[in-house]
Amino acid sequence: MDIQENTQEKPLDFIRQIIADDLRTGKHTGTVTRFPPEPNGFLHIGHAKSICLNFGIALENNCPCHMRFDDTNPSKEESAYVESIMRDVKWLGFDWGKNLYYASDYFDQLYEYAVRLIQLGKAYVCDLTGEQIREYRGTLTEPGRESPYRNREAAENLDLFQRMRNGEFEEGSRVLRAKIDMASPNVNMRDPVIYRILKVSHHRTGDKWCIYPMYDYTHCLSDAIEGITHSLCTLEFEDHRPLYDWVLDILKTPCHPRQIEFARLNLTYTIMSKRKILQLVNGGHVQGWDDPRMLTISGLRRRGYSPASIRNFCNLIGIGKKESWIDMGILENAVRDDLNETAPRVMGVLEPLKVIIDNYPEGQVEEMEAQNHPQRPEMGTRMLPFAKELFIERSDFMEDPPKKFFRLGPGREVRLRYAYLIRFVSLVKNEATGEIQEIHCTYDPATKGGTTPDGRKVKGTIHWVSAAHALTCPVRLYDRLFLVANPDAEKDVDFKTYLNPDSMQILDNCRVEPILADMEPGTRVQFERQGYFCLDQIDSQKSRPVFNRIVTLRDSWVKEQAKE
RNA sequence: UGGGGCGUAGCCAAGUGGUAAGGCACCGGGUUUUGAUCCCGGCAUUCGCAGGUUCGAAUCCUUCCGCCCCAGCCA
Repeated sequence: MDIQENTQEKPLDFIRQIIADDLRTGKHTGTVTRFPPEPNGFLHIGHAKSICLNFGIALENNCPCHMRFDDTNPSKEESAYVESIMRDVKWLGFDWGKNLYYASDYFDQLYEYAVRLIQLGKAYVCDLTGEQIREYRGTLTEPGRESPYRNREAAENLDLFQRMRNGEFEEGSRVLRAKIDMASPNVNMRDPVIYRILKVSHHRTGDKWCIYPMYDYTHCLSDAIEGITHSLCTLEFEDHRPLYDWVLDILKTPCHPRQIEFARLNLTYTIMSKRKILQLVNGGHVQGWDDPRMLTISGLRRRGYSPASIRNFCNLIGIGKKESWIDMGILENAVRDDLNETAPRVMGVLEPLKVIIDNYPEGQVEEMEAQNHPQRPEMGTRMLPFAKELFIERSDFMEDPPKKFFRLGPGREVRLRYAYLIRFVSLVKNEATGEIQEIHCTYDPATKGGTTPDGRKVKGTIHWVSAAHALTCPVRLYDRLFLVANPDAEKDVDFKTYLNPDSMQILDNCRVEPILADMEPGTRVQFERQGYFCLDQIDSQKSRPVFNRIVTLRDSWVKEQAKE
């Protein structure tokens, strides 16, 4: 599959326009972008937007995109996350080649740069407590006050900073601050902390350091060290850009990347923050980070979303600065579009209702040829066993159907897909419950394969499986995790209030074609007339498949019913 | 009430002074052995509001309104 699909004729987004200009004017001869996750959690669909942007630009320009872990806070970060992030990015279809970096690789250089800052009189060691620093910072409307330690001599700062590094001071007792402007209307410029003492071992550097650089200081320098041309981040960093530029200007780095901010992804009927996702996992509301209802990359993968569908989705929604809410339907459509092209068709009965063909010979089995994809004959055909006892979908029969119901009912005839036309004869009910137990039909032997040699029309075609040959298996029907478009909308209502109690429905008496016994976990198929399903990669066993519903097919019948 | 951003259809989104692309949703119709797919048609006299400049404004200017972000030794 061409990973640059659909990127051609579209108008350029504002970032790609800037890049095109930079290339045209000769400011740059190529691009170097980067995806800089912090290894403190799992990637989700929002990260996919950034991944597709950064790696997409790289692909379009035949240039590198760096994978860089922003690992400057060892108290929150773990190598397990590093592994899962790399796996997810690869699964999405992107390749950073040799360009794997860690901000922690730059700790020595970052330290030297900090020393340089001190020598230039642009940084100082501050002994204020955290609380005092906050007080001195002022408020959004009032300027801050200068720290009493602000005017220490370079020599003293150098000595103190060295001793911070040596571990002579307690955590929290001192920090290194950039000396900028305590009266700046931008609070990020009011002498931001750039180094803090953290007596914690780091997942990569172990106990080599007990001081760690802060994001604002680290990120711009990491970008500069790597020769990044365009440093793309989300809107909330807009206010940090002056600091990004300040550090690089003061230090006169040979490379000064341009930071450009774009709006993060918001999707309806879900939540995107790491913190809230964590609450769902820890609170047992879902079954883990890879729960198929979650929009983590691992959840989407387990659900059965294809990488191409996620890339297409990211491509579709565009890049801009407007904070927008993308309808979940767009994501669902993106998988439908992809799977419609690629998924083989099979038949599966979710809620079986037994059908007995009265005039079909006892013990006879016929093989019916079925297409694996009606629009793509090159995908071949398969044989379906047909016999006297079948299962059809319970919802495909109605005792007293409305006129527009095109399926089976008293007096009606339907086509069994790829098999025969059958006509209703009678039904048997459970005396006690009133539930329909089985229905009896006759078939027309002249309609083998579902054809009508006499040219008669039947409105409905339904799916079926042979009772004796079908495989019984569980199917998990997933639905949206939340009942409302924006579970976060009200400040004083817990988002978990809006959890959809029916987001997962397990059916364990489903009947599917025997061919599915041999398919690999992870395989995606379309159950005709129902939706796209994926063999669960963890719970499926040989001859005992477990299916996850990825997404339903569009269904104009439910729409029709809703009109009443 | 400080600073930084953003307002084009129900939801996204092009548009960069020359008369509102496209997608989703929705509404019609056609094809169909999946009520799927596919195909055709409809869907903003108007771009947050009000003024101004101009032959001409979503695009330029001014005022106002609304929404988002920022006061971690998180990223």
